Amino acid sequence: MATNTTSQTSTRPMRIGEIAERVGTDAPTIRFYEAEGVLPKPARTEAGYRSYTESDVDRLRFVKQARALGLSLAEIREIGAAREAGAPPCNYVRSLLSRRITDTKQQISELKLLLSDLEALEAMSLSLPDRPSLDEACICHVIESSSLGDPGLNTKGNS
Amino acid sequence: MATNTTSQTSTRPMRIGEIAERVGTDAPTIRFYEAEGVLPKPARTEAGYRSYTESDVDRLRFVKQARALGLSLAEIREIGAAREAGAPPCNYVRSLLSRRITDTKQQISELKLLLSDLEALEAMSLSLPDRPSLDEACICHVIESSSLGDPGLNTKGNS
DNA sequence: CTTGACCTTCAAGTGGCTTGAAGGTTTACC
DNA sequence: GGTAAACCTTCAAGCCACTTGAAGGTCAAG
Repeated sequence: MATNTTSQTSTRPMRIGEIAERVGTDAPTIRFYEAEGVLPKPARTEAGYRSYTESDVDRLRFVKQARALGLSLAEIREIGAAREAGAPPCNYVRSLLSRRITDTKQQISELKLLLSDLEALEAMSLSLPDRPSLDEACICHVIESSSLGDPGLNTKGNS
Repeated sequence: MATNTTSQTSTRPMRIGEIAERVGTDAPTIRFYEAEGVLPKPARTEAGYRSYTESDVDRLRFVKQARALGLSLAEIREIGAAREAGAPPCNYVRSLLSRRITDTKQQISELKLLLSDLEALEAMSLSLPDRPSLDEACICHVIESSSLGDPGLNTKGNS
């Protein structure tokens, strides 16, 4: 005996719910990734259930972490395709990383600008009465007075 | 004489392209806002063209700036509806502002964490050869080794 | 009287899932 | 052995805030 309690090379297959829970995602997302070509089509049981192995766990974990790093599904698909074609996509991945770093820094500084705008507006809004005068002016006018919508600062990019 | 070169109360009407350019957006977006109930339906010319006034400019500017502050179309629609119903939505707007401030701070700190992860990965990726050994390990394995996908840290929220 | 710039509507596409309907399979329990 | 719960399957549509495209109407200039 002493079969496989420790080093488990035997790749016991599992169904979609189990791999989902192990990696920390859910079944619909995995099916979606497969349909999008981000994950390869897995084996099936006789009844038609998807059947995953340990290496699928690694692959799915990779996808999950790449998403958490901000890579798009298209980019992740590219990496996977290159890897399957035998070419290690290291330079591609390096360029993605460096672009993500640039973008993330940009996002952070945009959000900091936004935050200071929001805080200035909040301060104003707290110092204003609900009905400042006889005409309809109210906090909405404070929003109109913010410096955001006017020039520069593309409106895209703060989700 | 001295009609209206300065104080222009006469509200000269304009078409969708002109208001779009004045506010800094485009015609399809304005039509979309109207269809979503975020902007009121404007007057029409005999030929069926939308016809906007100066007060529509203010309203559109308000919508644009509210969007730039991160308010959703549903929230902006609410504000507009309340205003039309005669109730100044100041408290609602104040609560939206304070929630946006909280959310934005959260986003910033998440992005900072992400950035330090990305920078650590980049450093590693630059110190690694393209093919580290005989097996297929490459930079992708660096991505797998990042601390992101595992526990905690919900995957939602970094667009 | 034609060209081109504007306008109209409706439909579909984007990204990354999420949710729902309608059904098949497997497992646990009595 | 029966049945109910907990899985799984597919396909379709919904979410958000637009964006793009097709097919056509209107209007001013040359």
